[in-house]
Amino acid sequence: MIKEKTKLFKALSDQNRLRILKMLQSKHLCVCEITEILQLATSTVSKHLSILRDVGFIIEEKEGKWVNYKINPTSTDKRVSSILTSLDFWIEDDEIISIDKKKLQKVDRFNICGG
Amino acid sequence: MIKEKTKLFKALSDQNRLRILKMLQSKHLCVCEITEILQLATSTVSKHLSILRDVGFIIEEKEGKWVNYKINPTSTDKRVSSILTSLDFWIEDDEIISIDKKKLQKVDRFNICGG
DNA sequence: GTTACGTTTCGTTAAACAACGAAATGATAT
DNA sequence: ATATCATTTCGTTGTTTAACGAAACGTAAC
Repeated sequence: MIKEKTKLFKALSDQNRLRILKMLQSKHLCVCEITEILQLATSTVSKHLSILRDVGFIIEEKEGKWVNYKINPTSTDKRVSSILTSLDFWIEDDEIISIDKKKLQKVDRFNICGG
Repeated sequence: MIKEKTKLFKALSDQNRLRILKMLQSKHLCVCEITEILQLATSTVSKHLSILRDVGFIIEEKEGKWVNYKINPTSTDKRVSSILTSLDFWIEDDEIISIDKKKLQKVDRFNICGG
C-alpha cells in the first residue's frame, strides 16, 4: 500500500516528534523526562512515542519502574535506518533543539518524577 | 524555525504528491496529464504542485500554452536533492505507481486537453 | 478578441491530527 | 498492599489538511 509509504514521512511531520528524536540522539530518556522538556501532557507524549515506535525510529527498554526510550539501533526498514544514521543531516540543530539539549544535561528523573 | 523542518516531510506525507514525484521521474508532464492520471480536480492538482514546488522538489517550465513540470535538477536544499537522487530508495514502486507508469506511456496532452 | 491551459483565491465539506484531562489498566518497586 | 511510571482509551476541542466547484486572473496561441 502506498499509504504505508507516507507513514514514515508523517511520523517526521511533527515538531515535537523531531525534538524527541534529536533528544534521544544524546541519550536514552524515560517518558517523564521527555514530558518535562516538551511541556506536554503525559498522554500526548506517550502518543508521540508510539507513533515513532510503530515506524521503527525508537525502541523501548524497561528499567525498573521506568520505561527508557532510545534510538532504534537495528531498524529493519532501510529508510528508517538511513535517516537515523545521519539524523543531523535530516534534522539540523536549531534554537529549540539547542535549548532542549541544554535542558537534557540538567534533567534528572529522580527530581522530576519524584523518585 | 523548526516548522521549516517539518515542511519537507509534510510535502512527502501525501499519496498523490508521492505519485506525482514518481511520475515526473519518468518524464516531464503538464498539469492536464497529471490531472488525468490522478483523477483529481485541476485546482487540487495545482495545489499539490505548488507544495512540491515550494519545497524545491519540482520546477515548472513554460512551453507554449502548457506548463511543464519536472524534477528539479538543481535543488539548493541538500535534503531535497538527496531524496531526488535516490527517489526509488525513498519511494518504492507499488501497484498504484506501476499503473501510473503504464498510463504515462499512453497519455497524450493533445488528446486530453483537446489541443 | 477569443479560446485554451493553468494559477490562485474563496467558500465549503469532510477527514485527519494534536492536545488535554480523566479514567482504567499493567508492571514494578517499596 | 500501595504508590509510581507509563500505556491506552475515551470524549472533547481546535487546527490543519485534502478535496471540490466556481470565479477571477494571467499568459500564450490562433
